[in-house]
Amino acid sequence: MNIYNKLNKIIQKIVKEEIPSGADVNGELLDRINVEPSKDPTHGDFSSNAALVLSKIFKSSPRELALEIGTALKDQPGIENVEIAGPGFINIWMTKEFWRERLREILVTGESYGDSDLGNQQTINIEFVSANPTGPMHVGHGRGAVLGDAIGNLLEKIGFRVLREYYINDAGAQVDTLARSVFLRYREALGQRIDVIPEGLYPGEYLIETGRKIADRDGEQWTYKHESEWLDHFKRYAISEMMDLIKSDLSALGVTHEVFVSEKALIDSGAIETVLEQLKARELVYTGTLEPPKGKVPEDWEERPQLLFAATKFNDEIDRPLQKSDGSNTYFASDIAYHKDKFDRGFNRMIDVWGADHKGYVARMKAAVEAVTDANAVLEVSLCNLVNLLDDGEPVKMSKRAGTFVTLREVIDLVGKDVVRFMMLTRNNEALLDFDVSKVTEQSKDNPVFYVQYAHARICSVIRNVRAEFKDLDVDDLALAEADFDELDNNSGLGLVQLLTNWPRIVEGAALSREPHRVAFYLNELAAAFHAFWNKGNDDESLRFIVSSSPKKTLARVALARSVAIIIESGLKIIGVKPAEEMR
RNA sequence: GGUCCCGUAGCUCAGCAGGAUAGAGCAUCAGAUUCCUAAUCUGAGGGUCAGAGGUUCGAAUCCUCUCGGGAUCACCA
Repeated sequence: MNIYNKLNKIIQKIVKEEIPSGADVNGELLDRINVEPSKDPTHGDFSSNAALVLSKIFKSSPRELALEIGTALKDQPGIENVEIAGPGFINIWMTKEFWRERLREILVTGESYGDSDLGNQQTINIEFVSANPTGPMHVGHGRGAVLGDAIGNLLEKIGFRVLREYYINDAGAQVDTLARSVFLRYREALGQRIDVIPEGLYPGEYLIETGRKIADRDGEQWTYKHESEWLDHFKRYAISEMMDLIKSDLSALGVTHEVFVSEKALIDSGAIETVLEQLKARELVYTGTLEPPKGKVPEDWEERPQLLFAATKFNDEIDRPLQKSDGSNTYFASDIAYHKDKFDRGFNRMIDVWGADHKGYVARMKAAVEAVTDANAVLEVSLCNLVNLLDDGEPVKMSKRAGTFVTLREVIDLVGKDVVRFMMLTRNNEALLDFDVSKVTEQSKDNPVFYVQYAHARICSVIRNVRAEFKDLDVDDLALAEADFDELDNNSGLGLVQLLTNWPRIVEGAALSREPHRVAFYLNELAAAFHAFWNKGNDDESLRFIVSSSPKKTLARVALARSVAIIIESGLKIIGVKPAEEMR
């Protein structure tokens, strides 16, 4: 349990047991009590709103109640002083020994500092990327990949068992298009003239190789046959090639999915029919006619009876179609079967990461999951907005038609996987992201990746130098934890520890809200605080980490530096970036 | 037109499930550096949190309306 929760519990215990009131202090009220780090140092290390929340029910003034709580708090171990301020805030100062103990805790706990058991080892399925197997990943897919992976990392850190999953859309019309596009490249490889790629087919050059492979292997045999004879063959081969391509893109980004689920396999198994039958039996699927959309009606709108899912029974706006005009199943129908499949595989918590343009799809999918699992599973959807790729402020032209769109792979090759991963998480995932490939390769503080890495590298450098200067000093984490922290006070960086103890709180908040960008922002803040402290050593030599005359002081300060490094490593691990040991 | 999202410093954005005097980076201006890495640091100016009501001890945050911007809107994936 982190220190905020601990203090909160102590306060709750005080109001329940030590302050006579006769009031009924219920859970909802207690939930509103918080303990947070004070923004202003004159407000102590922590502050709590307990008295403000409870004064009404205690029938006393907030300040009076705060005073009572504060008096009881003063007797608690680790608390140096308590003051009442403003309308009734309880401001708490902790003892130096308390902070030194936190430092020890970080060094001993290492990277698992900030872990918690909120998830209780429950399993959770996170499905992300799921890019169509029709070509290489583009930058937008990359954002979804990083987001999903980082959310997974966060959830693991708070005690969930996470399964990363990829849904292969290998059944729709787009894979027919893929097969036809490859067929063209196949003929091209055989020396036939193909001229321009017809409208509607994929023009990308990445298909040339796939076509040639088939030509090399099978020769001309397919050219004499009707499409109905070669289509399946080309589809299978092309999809497998494209998935290899995508998997290699993902691996270049450091993303690994444990499970790949094929839509086609799901359909072939009859899963859609099964799930529709089940829903029909519960009268959640029926044949009906939808009203035309409100407002502007599409020109090709035609009113007709079709198979519908009763999404309105689960808070959606309208009932949703399950069949196309040609009678085949909609994507929604197979998605229902797919999510039912997830449930049948034992997941009652699912997160899907989708592009923001699918926002209109969220309500119906949640409705479907509720229906199909009888409300025994919960689906959450994290939406991921577009990436604007820039080069020195100028938009990079992307044209899917010309086949010249910029691939994720190209960007990774240009700026490196770590930069891509970090930059993707510097914005709230629902906001548009500008990604300037020239700015992020700059080695300056304009570049947040560099800034954080530089802090870590500096710390590594200090430790290297200490090893060189004090040859028989043990500077492993556990040894550092035994250092004499009496040497550390507020003047010599103990304040950094306070920022470090925010870490578990950041992890928890980021994980519960599925917002990994909070980790990136925190790391920036931590790096800034570290750089600032480091630079004090420039003005005042006595504040440097290495004190040649005193191994004892050096050890204590290196312990502090190392604890910063531990948190940076821990944060970068969530983002999926390797900490730099030195800058080059 | 329906639904949803957004509007915070000149620019790009944070703002932690309602807390105290709204923050950071860039840009601007003024400074520092015999240094464990000068790829850094310190300071200053800059705000009607789009606007108007409401909820309450307390609102950038929650509710309603208005204005402005965006996404999306049977059947595609």
